[in-house]
Amino acid sequence: MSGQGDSTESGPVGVMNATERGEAEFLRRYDASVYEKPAFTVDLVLFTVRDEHLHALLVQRAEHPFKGCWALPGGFLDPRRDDSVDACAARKLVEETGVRAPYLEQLKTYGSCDRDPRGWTATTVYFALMASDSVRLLGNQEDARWVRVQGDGVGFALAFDHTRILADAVERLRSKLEYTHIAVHLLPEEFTLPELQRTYEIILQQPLDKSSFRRRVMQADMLEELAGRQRDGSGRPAQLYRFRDYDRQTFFPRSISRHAR
Amino acid sequence: MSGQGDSTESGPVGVMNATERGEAEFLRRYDASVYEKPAFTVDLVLFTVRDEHLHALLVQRAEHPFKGCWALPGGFLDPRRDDSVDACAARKLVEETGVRAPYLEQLKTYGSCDRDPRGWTATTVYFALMASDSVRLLGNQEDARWVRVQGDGVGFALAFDHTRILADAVERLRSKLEYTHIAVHLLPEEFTLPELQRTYEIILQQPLDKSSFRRRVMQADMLEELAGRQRDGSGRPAQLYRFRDYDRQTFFPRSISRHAR
DNA sequence: CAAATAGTGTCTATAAGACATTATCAA
DNA sequence: TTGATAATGTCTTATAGACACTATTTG
Repeated sequence: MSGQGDSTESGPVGVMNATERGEAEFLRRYDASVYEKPAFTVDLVLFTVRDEHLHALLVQRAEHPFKGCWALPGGFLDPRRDDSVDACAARKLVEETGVRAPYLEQLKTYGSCDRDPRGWTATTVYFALMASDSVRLLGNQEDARWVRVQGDGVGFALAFDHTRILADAVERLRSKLEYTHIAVHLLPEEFTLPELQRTYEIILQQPLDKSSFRRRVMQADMLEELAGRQRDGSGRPAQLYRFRDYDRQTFFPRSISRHAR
Repeated sequence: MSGQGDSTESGPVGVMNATERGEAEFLRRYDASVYEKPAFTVDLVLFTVRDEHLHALLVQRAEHPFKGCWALPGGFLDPRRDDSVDACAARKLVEETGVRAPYLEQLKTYGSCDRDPRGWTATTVYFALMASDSVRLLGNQEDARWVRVQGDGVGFALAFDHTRILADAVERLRSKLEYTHIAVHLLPEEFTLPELQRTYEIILQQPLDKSSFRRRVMQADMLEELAGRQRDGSGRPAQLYRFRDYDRQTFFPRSISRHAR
C-alpha cells in the first residue's frame, strides 16, 4: 500500500549492514520454545441452503473432550503443513467437503483459558458459503451432518463455545446479506432471480418485495444474463443468470431493510 | 441464545457417567506439549485525532527482529496472566497508554510462516479509539509516538506485516464510521456537534453537510444535551453533549455517503 | 455594525416499499 | 381457457444532499 521502502527493512542482496548482522546473529540464537504458547486451532462454520432452510455443517466428536457432542468442524493448525491461517482454513474446508473455493471469510478469533478443558486455546473461526449440490461430505471417520439453523442456532448446545460461535456466524451472515451479494455463493453457478430472492428470504427470515429486490440486484449490475431459461414446475419459466465476478466482493448501495413487510 | 442443555455436556454434580469418566481419564493423560504450536501475539492499532489529523500509536522496536523499525504496539500473549485474548488486548492497552476502557474491538487475525523471521506466528489485532487528551504514554523503555495517518498508512514501511495491518484498520475505521457512532470515542466525554462533525470529516477525508449530519445524529437519539455551552474563539458558542450510552453499540439507519460533495 | 460560527428550514433527487399490471408457460 | 409464476410499471413515502436562512456570540 503506502510504504516507500524503509532502509532498516532490507538492504542490497549479499551486503549486510550493522543492524542486519545483529539481526542475523539474533535469529541464529533464537529459540522459540522458551515462550509458553496457547494451543491454536482453526474452526469452520459452513453454511448452505437446502430444503428451504439454512443449514450448518456439524461433526460429532469421536474423541474427548466433549466426546459424542456435536461441534463445528476444525482442529489444530499444523505449522508444517499450513503456511498461513487462511491456508489452514482452506485445507480443512477441502478435507471436510471436497469443495475447492467457495466463499471463505474470517469471522473472529476466540481464545481463553476456559473454553477447552485441556487448557488455554485460541481458535480462529472462518465461515464459508456453498451451494448444497456442490458438496459431497468426506467425513474422516467423523460423523458429519448438515443441521438446520433456526433463530441463532441449531436448538441444542454444541461442544466448547461453539454455540456462541455459531450464533455470531449466523448474525454476521444475516448482516452481510443486507449490504453485499454473498448469497450468490449459496446457489449453483446458474440460477434465477426468484431463486436468489428465496435464498435471501430464507436467511433473513422475512418476505421481500419482488419488484424492489429485482431493482436492487439489477442496479448493482452484478449478474450476467444467460441464454437459457429455467422451468420449475408450472408457470412462466425464469431467466437464468450467473454471477459476473466471483472474486470481486461487491456491495449494495443501500441495505435491504430487515423491517420490510 | 438457543442451547437447552445437552446431556453429554455435564451431568449432576458429584456423579460421573461412563462418558464423563472417560473424559476425566483422557484429560489426566493429556499432554498439550505434543502438538507443535505457532507463537501467538496480540497487537494493537490505537487511533486518536489530534491537530486536525488521524494518528496511530507506533513504537520503535528496541530488539530484533526489525530492530529500530516502527511497529504496532503489542507482543506475546501470556497464558499465565491473560485469561482471554480480549483480556490480553486490554492489558496491553493499559500498559501502553494508561487508558482504562475506551473503544476496543477485534480487527482480524494474521498468521503465517513468513510474517516474522523467527518462524510461524499468529497475531490477533485489535483496534482502539481514544480521546487524545485522555492518553499519557507510558512507553516501557520503548519509544512510543503518535504518527499522523495519511491515506491508508503513515507514509513509510512498518515492521513485519504491520503496514498491511494498519491499512486494514484504517479501512475498517472509515467503514464503521459510516454506519456507527464510534467516533464519539475519539472525543472527550463532553463535546459539541461541530467537533463531532469535524472528527468525521478528518477521518473520512471529505466535508460533510452540516444540516444532514445533525439530522442523522439527532435522529439516532444517541446524545444527551448538557447544561453548558462551549466557546471556541469567535462566533456563536456551541451546545455541549455527551454520548448517552458508551456501552451500547449503536448504528445509523443509513450510511453516510462517502461520495458527498 | 461586521465577522464568525452555531443551528434551522425547505426544496429536490433518489431509492425503497407497496401493489397493480402484463408476460409466458402447462394442462 | 385457467392457474401459476415471472417480470414490469407506477405511485407513494422516507431520507439524504444542497443550500438558504436565522441565531448568537466577539470586537
